Amino acid sequence: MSNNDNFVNKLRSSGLRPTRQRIQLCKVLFGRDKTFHFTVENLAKMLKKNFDKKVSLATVYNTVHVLKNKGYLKEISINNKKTYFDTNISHHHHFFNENTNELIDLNDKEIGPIKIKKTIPGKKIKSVEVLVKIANSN
Amino acid sequence: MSNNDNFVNKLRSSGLRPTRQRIQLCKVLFGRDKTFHFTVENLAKMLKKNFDKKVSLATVYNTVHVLKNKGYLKEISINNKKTYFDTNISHHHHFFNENTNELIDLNDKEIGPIKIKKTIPGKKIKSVEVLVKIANSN
DNA sequence: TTACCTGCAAAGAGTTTGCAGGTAG
DNA sequence: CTACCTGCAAACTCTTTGCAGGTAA
Repeated sequence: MSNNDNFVNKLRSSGLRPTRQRIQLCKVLFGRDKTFHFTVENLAKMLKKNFDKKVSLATVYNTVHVLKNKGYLKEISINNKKTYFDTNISHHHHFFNENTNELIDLNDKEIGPIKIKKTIPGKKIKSVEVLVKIANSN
Repeated sequence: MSNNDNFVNKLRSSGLRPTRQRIQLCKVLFGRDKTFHFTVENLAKMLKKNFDKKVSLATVYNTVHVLKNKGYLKEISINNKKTYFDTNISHHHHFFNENTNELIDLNDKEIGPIKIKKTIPGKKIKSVEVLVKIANSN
């Protein structure tokens, strides 16, 4: 299966037609070796750069959200300004570089087990997210 | 020292004049036994309720941010819609109830020690924040 | 052909800012 | 009195929505 078919499958299985804009978007997101952190604004800029056709912000938002709901992307809460997304959908955590506003993956093995000793009656834990903020040490 | 003097001191030490609006704001925030989580909108509503004078949103934003910068309040990242603040400025973590959008404190003793095994050259860790999302178990 | 998609612009939500009148010191 | 503060409204940023023309199947 070529990469391109892979992108088309991702889109179809999300209920989206594989239009040129969306395929290009998938290329940018999933056509790379390393996992990738981005904001919508960020992604729109990359699309503009690598693609002859114009892709409107609305389309980027729309497509990213469908991919997220389908589980192909993960949403990350950092601050309240921008929404960050991650193509790494496995269970993991993050460093947030306060100097550059960049995210770095921190996989499960790089962090000790986390034990939540408190329980809330009638509630169950949906997720445990660790965010480690870092900055220049000087 | 009466509570009221305490509020005035907090304001003065933040470089703010203790106006009626701000004293009232401090009363709502700090004049309670338990620590308190809120959004600006949230706080503005409480002020409207408990206070004869009108307090504009702008004043609430302004004052809350100065108190935060001075370290009297902590800002919490939950989602990208609203900014949450916490009057508990000690080191601790949070449950976030996805059904009600409420925060619950999770103190250091209620969570096992967290060991970050990965380091980033030239960077130091500024904070480690754990957010445990919970929802109805049924 | 038909249903879905696109880009644009306008609307929303939360937050910040500028300004003329008001108040603490 | 003077500098700072207040409320209001307008501006801003990020995100979502409505709509008329375009495109995949």
